[in-house]
Amino acid sequence: MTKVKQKISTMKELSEAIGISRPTLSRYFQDPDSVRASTSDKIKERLEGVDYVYNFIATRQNRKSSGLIGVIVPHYNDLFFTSLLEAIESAARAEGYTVITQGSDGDAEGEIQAVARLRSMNADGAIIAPLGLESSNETFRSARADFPIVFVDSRPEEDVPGTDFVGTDNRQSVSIIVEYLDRTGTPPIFLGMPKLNNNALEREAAYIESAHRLGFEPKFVETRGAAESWQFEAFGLDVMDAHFSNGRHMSDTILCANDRIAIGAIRAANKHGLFARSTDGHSGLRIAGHDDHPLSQYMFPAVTTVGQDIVGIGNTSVKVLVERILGEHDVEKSTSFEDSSLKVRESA
Amino acid sequence: MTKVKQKISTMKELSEAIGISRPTLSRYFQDPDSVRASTSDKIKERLEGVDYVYNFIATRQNRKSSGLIGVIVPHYNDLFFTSLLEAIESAARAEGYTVITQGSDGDAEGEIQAVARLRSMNADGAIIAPLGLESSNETFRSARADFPIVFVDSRPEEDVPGTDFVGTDNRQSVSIIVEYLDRTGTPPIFLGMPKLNNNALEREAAYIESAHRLGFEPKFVETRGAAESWQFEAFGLDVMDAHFSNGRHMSDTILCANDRIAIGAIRAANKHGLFARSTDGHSGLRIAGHDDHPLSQYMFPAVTTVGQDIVGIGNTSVKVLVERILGEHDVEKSTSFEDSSLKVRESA
DNA sequence: TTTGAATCTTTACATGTGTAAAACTTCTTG
DNA sequence: CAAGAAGTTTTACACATGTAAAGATTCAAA
Repeated sequence: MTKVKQKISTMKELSEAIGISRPTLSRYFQDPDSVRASTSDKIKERLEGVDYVYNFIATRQNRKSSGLIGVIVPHYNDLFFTSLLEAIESAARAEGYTVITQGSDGDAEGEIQAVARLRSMNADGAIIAPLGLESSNETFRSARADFPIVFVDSRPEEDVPGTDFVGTDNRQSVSIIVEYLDRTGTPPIFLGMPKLNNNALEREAAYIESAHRLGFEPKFVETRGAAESWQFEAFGLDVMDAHFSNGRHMSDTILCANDRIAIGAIRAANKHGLFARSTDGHSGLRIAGHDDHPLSQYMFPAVTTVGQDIVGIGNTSVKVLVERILGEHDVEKSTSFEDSSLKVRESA
Repeated sequence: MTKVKQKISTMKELSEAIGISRPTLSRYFQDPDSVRASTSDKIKERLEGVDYVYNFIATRQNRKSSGLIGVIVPHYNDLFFTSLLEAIESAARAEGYTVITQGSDGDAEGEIQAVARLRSMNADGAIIAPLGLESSNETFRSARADFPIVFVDSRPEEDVPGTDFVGTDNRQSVSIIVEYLDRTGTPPIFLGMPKLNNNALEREAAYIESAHRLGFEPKFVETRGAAESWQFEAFGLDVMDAHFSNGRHMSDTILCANDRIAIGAIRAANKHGLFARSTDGHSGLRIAGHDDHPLSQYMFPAVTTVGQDIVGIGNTSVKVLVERILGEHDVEKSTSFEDSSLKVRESA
């Protein structure tokens, strides 16, 4: 039988109900070890008999630190971001922080509002996967005065003073896969992603640089006419379907700016029977991606890609942010690159 | 040039800085139309010149309503849940509520903590995709005294008094696809999902019921030995890979309890060349899913499935919850089933 | 048992905003 | 222009908790 516990809504009531003074209770809830062990035990035991949850809002209003870390991602509908989010949540929890997640809805206005919400909630700091549009920069700069900011995954095109960055070095990761593709077959042509954040620019630049270093001419898949939205799979499918329908790129090596685009491109290739044919007579088509999306390994063919260390990025971003919050961090801006690694599978 | 605005942190300071009394400002921030139009314009204009964000925490402490809706999902790493989440956020925003999302980490302890966090934040209500484990029921019951609760997607096995449900009627959706499969080929055998929430039980029961109605013997794919985790794709792949390796189910029709499992199963089939073969000589293998996962259409073969109306579920859940919050809802418990529809693609 | 240290209780004030009441100002209407 | 209505300012208290200070109690060691 679950017996009905007495419902208690304020600490003052609690204090009267279990016979412990309110200041002592306050200290107990902040840190059970800050009171005598016998008192701590007594409180813990008596707490069993009542139904009380402390008021988070009143709590945070008075503490100098709210214990809140805000996370802003463009969209939830992207397993890359959700993986990152879970990694951040878990790291933050381990450090004793509560995570508040906000979606920026992929546009500048949403990003500005998300930051405002974090500010209004007295967040201790923010981890932001930014869009990198110029319009948000003033918002970041102004918010930076209220709390430290760590950018993850991509960073604003224009520098925001006092902010840190944790993510992948696109020059390194892209060069890894370009080198692999060049070494094992025809050099890749590049299928860029919609210009929705700075990674789009960085990866394209990294591809060009790698091509020059390896001595082949950088080439690009024509994407004019395709919708520039966050629906990357649809983008990859539309672009490549149009090309394959016109007989183009049938036997190329295509490097996609991310796995979600590669998933769409592979679907297009399958639709045109290009991979199926390769088992018989090797059509020669190869498609590679970037990020190691959680479902990439389930595609057919499984996506060859470069994997980012998402857990590492999550952990490091929390670590850097917490150091900033506690003021232990050097004033200097820090940029942490986590290693990425080649995942050779079937598609290239 | 972005000129530096004066940073203001309390409403009292603001009041002095722009020459409007604090109570009037307070009313303005709650509803700009609650003050005279000329005053509203004046405030709006002067606000441009300063950098002020109201303190959400202090705000919500005093309003009878916090304006917060809590959403609890088992995991973020599932595009079904994230789609639902985006639908809920968008509907909630339209109603003027702010959404706080909490992950329950797929276990009872996480679920209990998530509910406690919502309670401590004075949430006005909660939308929960529950695990359905018995251990959480007392928590739900107790929280129900603080705010209304709407369950989405699945519901606790045991009824929680006073709570509503919005989701798909598994009996309807499963019967749609079972009928389709039975009509167009050999009757399906069922590959169940790990028993992590109540949908697992409901869908299995719905399959059995449909089989009896259609007059065939329900059969099940043996899943013993596979890990019962939230990594459904891995589960589907492991289970079916083992079966195919032993020459079983090579030409069956397999209905998976959800699309993520189907994605894994299809990968296993592709690994064994079962679909490729079908272009030549029709191996006869068919695999279908449930939910219409956002990436299902990109698989090869694309997953035949039943689609849930996720946006409808999101909208309705918010609508029902808001009605409860405002007390406009009948005391009677409501159960809303959103329609689901067959998506015939390539895999079956 | 004494004594000093550690802890607890009591009391009182702080946080930033909501909100009510009374006095004052501005607007509208005739 | 007067009178009433509507809105604003001033003042003061409320919310639930943090936190400091002073006094009371408990504990540990001598």
